Amino acid sequence: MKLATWNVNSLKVRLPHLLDWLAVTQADVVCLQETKTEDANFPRAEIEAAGYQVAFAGQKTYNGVAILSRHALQDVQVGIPGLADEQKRVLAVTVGDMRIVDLYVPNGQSVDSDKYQYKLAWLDALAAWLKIELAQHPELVVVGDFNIAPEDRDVYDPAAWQDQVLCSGPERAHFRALLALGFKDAFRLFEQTEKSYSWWDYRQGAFRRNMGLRIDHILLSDALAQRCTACTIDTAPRKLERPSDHAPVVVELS
DNA sequence: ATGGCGCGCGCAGCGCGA
Repeated sequence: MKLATWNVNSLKVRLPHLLDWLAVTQADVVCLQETKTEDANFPRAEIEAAGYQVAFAGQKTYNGVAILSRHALQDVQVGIPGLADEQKRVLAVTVGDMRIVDLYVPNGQSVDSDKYQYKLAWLDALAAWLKIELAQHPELVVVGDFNIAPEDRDVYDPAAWQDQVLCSGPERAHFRALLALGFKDAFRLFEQTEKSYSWWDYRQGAFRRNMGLRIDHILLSDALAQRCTACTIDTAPRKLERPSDHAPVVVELS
């Protein structure tokens, strides 16, 4: 069982990359963020032709999430229950016995902005909801673009990013609070090469210079963590022409 | 040096991302 998360930064632009990548990796489940595609324009036929069922919740210009699955996909839910939020950032589905939550966490812009306060409040609501989900679904996986680099080793230049958005103490505390609910950061279950990142700015040749952050994550409930045999970041799509600025993160479960 | 790149929208140049 192979499960992946990828912020594609426009599904319309990245569809050829996605289809090529699906053919190579043969992932069972793929969670997408930043589709930036209204539901009426979602490329359902192309994705179904590749062998995937699909659920999606999109909007114009911003945000948008989708989940692709080679297996039956059930109990689709959009958004965090009880949280009034027009932004399409959350999608949950069930595949077999596994509950899958796909997140596009708010960016926050900067620590002194209203968007940062929105991000922290959003993360509070997320944690309250995931606590309930975990009680109902022991096999729970939470993936996506968290827009948080959990530790300094997830940042190419920790001094420059200290207390900046994506790396600030309150954001990292919220990330740890999510783990404390009963999740493991799948990437850290394994020995990894140093300076492993999932996002690189388009500017300044950041990818070539590996000036990145690890902000895309896969959180596994303890029951799933025991079955996890690998977690990798696939940088191959980031090397293509017109890439997403994010790379896919992949886990394998026995 | 506060932009630099890429995207959507929409047809010029701006907001946004991270």
